[in-house]
Amino acid sequence: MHQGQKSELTKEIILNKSFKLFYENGFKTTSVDKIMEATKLTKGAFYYHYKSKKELGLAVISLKVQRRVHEGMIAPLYKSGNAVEILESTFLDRIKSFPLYDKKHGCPMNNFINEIADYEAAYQLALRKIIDEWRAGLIALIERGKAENSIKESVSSKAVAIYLISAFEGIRGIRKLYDDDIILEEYIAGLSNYIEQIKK
Amino acid sequence: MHQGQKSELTKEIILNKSFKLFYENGFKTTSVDKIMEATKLTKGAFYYHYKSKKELGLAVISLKVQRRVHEGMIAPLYKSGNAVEILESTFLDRIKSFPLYDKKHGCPMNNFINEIADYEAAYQLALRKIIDEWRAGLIALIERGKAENSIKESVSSKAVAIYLISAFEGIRGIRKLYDDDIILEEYIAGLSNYIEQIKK
DNA sequence: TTAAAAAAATACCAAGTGGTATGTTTTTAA
DNA sequence: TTAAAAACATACCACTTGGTATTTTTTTAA
Repeated sequence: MHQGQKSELTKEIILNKSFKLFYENGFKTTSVDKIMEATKLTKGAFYYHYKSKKELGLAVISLKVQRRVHEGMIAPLYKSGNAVEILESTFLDRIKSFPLYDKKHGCPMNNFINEIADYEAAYQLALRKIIDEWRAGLIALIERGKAENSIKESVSSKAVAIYLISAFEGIRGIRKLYDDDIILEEYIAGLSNYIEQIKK
Repeated sequence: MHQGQKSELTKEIILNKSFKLFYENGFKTTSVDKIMEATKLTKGAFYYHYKSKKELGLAVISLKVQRRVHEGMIAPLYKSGNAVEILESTFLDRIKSFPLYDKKHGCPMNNFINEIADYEAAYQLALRKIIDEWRAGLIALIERGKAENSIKESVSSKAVAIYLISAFEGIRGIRKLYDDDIILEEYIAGLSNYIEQIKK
């Protein structure tokens, strides 16, 4: 295998295993040893590719977590079509399609936020970028909805955007506490009513 | 000092310092050593009063976290008066009155939820009890609002209750990412509009 | 083919972890 | 006053942590 290719591949393997272990067990409690055990490589390989665990954490956030949120929650907002319908499908379809694994472990971004956002400024910044991008996408969509007459002009796009995000992230955490989907379905009902009410 | 009194006092000192350190630095990364350093006592004293760090964690959740949420968010729901006004004052007044310290470190309950809820069933249960109590209080208040004709009968109490809680917990995490209150004020606007819309 | 550079393995370190065993001091009840 | 029990201190343990120094293997370019 080519050198550059091999290097990139190894970095990606470490990145993927890290994301999985951070998601399942948290960032701080996942050691470099455990990660490298999962990759079937050794510590020497890790510190050849990453200069510290902190650098790895930042890479996981900006490359894995950001991508995941973007693909699942942000990119769909820019599709063509009725704004309200896009809002509904993005939020409702996604939350309904989560496998048990994702329900159990919550939102990777939210886990990071609540575990290490107040811990170091670098993590704070990397996570903030994701929220800012999401927020911007939602505001743009709501504005679009107003322009195309599917959303009330009286609503504040900024307020709705952050209220949608907050509730979504909140429920991803709360769902962890339960062994069934009852609480999730109540949230879905709440979300449906909320979207319904901003319609024109 | 009396024996029983002294014992209880020591347990409480450990409990208070633990809560503070868990809140500021997380549960897993706060060691028993650090806690006892803060209390000016030693490890021997800790393991005389608590059989493990896990037992301490559960005590902090049920005695400190639960009490805090109860006093700040649940007890006010049962006061007499207009249901909508109580909803507004409870949520809005509380979030507006948070000191910087609380904004920086988020919600103690939410931190616990996202750090260790999927880690052990005992923690999950202890935290679930808090959410269940909060949820029940909100549902009762909303039902009361319907009865006294201040809240629309068409809204689902369960759905509104969990949507309010989710958004509140969500924003407590997200606020950690920012150095100012802009995002918080947008949330407040969103919350105000949300409450406005369930009024009769 | 070969020397250099890249990639990965091995061995190690000081500091920190939850927890235990045992000792010392303080309080209690007689 | 005294012996026992409660409260706390001290010293230690095996294990894990992030990180480094050094060696071995693999790939590259000449």
